[in-house]
Amino acid sequence: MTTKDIPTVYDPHAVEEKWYQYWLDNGCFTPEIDPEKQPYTIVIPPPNVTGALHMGHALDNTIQDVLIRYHRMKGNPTLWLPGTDHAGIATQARVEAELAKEGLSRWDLGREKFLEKVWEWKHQYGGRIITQLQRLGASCDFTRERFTMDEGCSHAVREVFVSLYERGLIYRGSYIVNWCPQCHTAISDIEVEHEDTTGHLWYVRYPLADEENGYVTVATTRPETILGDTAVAVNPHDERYKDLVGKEVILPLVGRRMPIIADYYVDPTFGTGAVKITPSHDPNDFEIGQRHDLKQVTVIGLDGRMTEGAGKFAGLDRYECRRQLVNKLQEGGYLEKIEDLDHAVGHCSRCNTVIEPLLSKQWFVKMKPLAEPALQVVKEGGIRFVPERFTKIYCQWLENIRDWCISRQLWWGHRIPVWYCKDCGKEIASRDDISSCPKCGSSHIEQDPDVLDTWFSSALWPFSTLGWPEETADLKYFYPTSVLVTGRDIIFFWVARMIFMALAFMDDVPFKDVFIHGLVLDAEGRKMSKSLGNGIDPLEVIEKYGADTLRFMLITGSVPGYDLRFNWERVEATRNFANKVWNVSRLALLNLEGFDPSQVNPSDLEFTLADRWIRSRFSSVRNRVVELISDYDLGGAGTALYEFIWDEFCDWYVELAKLRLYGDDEKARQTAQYVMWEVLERTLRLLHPFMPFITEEIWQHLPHEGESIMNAPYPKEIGERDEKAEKEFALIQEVVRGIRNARAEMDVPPTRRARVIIQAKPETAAVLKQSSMYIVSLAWANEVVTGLITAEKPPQAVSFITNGVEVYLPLADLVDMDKETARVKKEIAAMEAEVKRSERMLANKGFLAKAPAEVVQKEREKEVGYRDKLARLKERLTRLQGNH
RNA sequence: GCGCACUUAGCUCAGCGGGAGAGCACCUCCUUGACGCGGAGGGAGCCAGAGGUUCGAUCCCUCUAGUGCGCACCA
Repeated sequence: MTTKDIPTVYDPHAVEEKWYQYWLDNGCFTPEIDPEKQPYTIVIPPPNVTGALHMGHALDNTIQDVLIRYHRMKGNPTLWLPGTDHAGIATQARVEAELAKEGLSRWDLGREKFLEKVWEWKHQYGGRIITQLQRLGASCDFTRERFTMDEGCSHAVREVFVSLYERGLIYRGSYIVNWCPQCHTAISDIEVEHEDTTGHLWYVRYPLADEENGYVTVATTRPETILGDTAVAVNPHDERYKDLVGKEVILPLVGRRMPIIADYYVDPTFGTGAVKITPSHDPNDFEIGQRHDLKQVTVIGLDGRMTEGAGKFAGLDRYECRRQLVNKLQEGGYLEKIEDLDHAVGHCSRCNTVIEPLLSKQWFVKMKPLAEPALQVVKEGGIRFVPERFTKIYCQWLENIRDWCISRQLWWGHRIPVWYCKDCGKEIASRDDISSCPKCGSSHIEQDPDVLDTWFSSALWPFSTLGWPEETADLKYFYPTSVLVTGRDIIFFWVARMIFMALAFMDDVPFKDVFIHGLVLDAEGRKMSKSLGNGIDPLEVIEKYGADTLRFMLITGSVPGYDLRFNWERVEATRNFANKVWNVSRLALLNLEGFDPSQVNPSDLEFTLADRWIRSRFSSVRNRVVELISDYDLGGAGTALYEFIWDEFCDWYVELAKLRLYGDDEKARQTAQYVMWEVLERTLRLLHPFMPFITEEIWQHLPHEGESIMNAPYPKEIGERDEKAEKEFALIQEVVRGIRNARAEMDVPPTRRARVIIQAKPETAAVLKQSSMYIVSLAWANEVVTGLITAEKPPQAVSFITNGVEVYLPLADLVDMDKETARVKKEIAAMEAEVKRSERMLANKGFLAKAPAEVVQKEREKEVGYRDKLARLKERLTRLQGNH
């Protein structure tokens, strides 16, 4: 493609595919280990293998890619390690759904066959999300891609499990767990979502045993659990029931005698102050049962149906049982009343089924000893949360943590490495598979059928992916990682667990910073979800607008830690920006033919005010961007670039450079070419981490050094900041804006060139005189006459006055003198208000005494300026009125 | 119930101790040799309410109201 053929509208499609393939083919994403340099490492939060890329992924991975590309250009050996998560429940459910279409269940296939199916499925679809990440431009090192169930990660899981077992931190026991009857497995506490629901509170009379007519009324939200009751409890201080403690009641419909016990757990102010106790189906009742040595009667089974323990209700669904039971209670005269009650009901976070707490034998991780150091390291600053407020959320969770239920009644996952000897009863946790009992030698052994919680393997991700437990070169060099980038919804699930596992096994933090971002919401501010159907597919946005646009829109729309709303207007605005970058580059390319920067010695060039200004502005924007990125304010950095490119480079610098680019002065032309190239090429490098594709495409067409912009060095400043140039140029901008404004208010069309008479103080006049061609060009003048402020004022003219400068546009025929008078009057009023405000401040003794000297000084200067401007305006008014 | 956020222009959101900002939308003008996915100009806000700290508060503190989100075993 020659520069002449560059289309006027940027088309991302071909460009993105081409450069991504180029980067892959050239191994651009794979770092070289250099012991002399400081590595920069991120391990990806592994997406679910079965998943498809959603907006949350798009944001999370764009942030990571910006950080990664930035540090890579900065010269750090940079590793972004990608991979996927086996997502036990989700993946298994997916494959089971496939089987169900053929009328089969996993039990029909058997464990081994079923697992083969899942692997098959994984091989077929597991790569999809990785491909989708590539569409986004993610510069992950795919040669190091990992999967939580690959050999290395599985090895790490085994090592950690057995090691924790040996340290006494993993145990097996019968406790109340959160059981999902739909997923048919136990889940951990954080996988339960509590939803506020209006339910009922049933008041049921339990007749006293051995007494005529006496009864105790209990209140329950789950009548079906009555069948499993083994006691009634009251508070020991509750006077109402004092005499009943120690007596017995008869369980309605069942006839079981059970004790009335006293326990401080009972809140006398709730319900009737008497609580039915079901040790097999409620965690608190379970504990009370332990304290009082109560019987456990299981009445609800793993399928959510009533068990044999439920007697004549056996086999009924739990809710059907509830209905029938309540009827029976009513018939028997046991039901006292029913009240509405708002309470929180636990639902499975995966399938939204109501969780059934039930007694079950499961594996647990003892949390207290692991949580302690994890709290410590964060409190001591070993790990920093950004934004800082998430530290508190993290700490509160760990401080109140309960043991972690890690066994899952699934087939897809890391199988628990524990064997039971059927002969001697020995329980063996082993790093390697075993075929005989080490105690009695029996080969009659059986491995635990359950698998581990997926998060167990995810918790090891930062080091298992780098080769642990082997002491690999990668692990040595890239660990600990630099930052973890993730959404705020996953702090407990993942962040906390990685931290305590790393401390327990690496004796070091897994990452130094945790950067938390918000969620991507829909335009109405709702969470995007499948059930609402309000999700927007990132790939659709990429198709329509390009990956750079999606990335930049997400980045500039996000503030660390806060949610952002997705709306198409912002996508379009960002697309327009991409197009702006494209077109200003197009202009540059059209004017750089035959230009070779290597043939130019900058010290031979004569830089104009505009040149010095834009170079200085570049430097300060460059420094600002670096500062913002190091604070993780990527949105701020993106916005700074947006404004610099559009407002300063395009709207001011390039417009002025055209004067020389299209002029006859060869030297001046070369200088303009040089500066335009210099600033554009460097700005593209600043922009590259945010918009990798378009910047690469343009950069390749511009004169440049190196193979790819992604490996080009991060730009340095262009010399020192030139405050004089910035100040002088600001004056030009003010004058130009003033002229444009005055013309617009007088409805003078741009085609109507006007004479501009500028009167100023000697120094200022000199600057303006030298830059008069800027005013000619930007303010549609045909002639600029610059004189001293003492000179005679033109009569019939539009005017404006700014600090020490008076500008007149003598447009006799176009000027409506009444309008002009009104304008001046309005300005006078405004200026009088300013003077008053300034005076008031400066008359305030407290202000003079306590405000910083420079603030006071600034205010004094302002006052002088205002007074001067006011005087001139009044003079102008007098003359206008005199002329009438 | 406890905790954490948020409330700024019509909309989406920045700013956060010294005179209110952006994008979109709106109004006026412009076929200027990169771009109409553009250019120039403009209107628009008691910065939720009430107190307090301060010379000075949109910004810090307290309370109130509304919204959102976490956490929580009240049967």
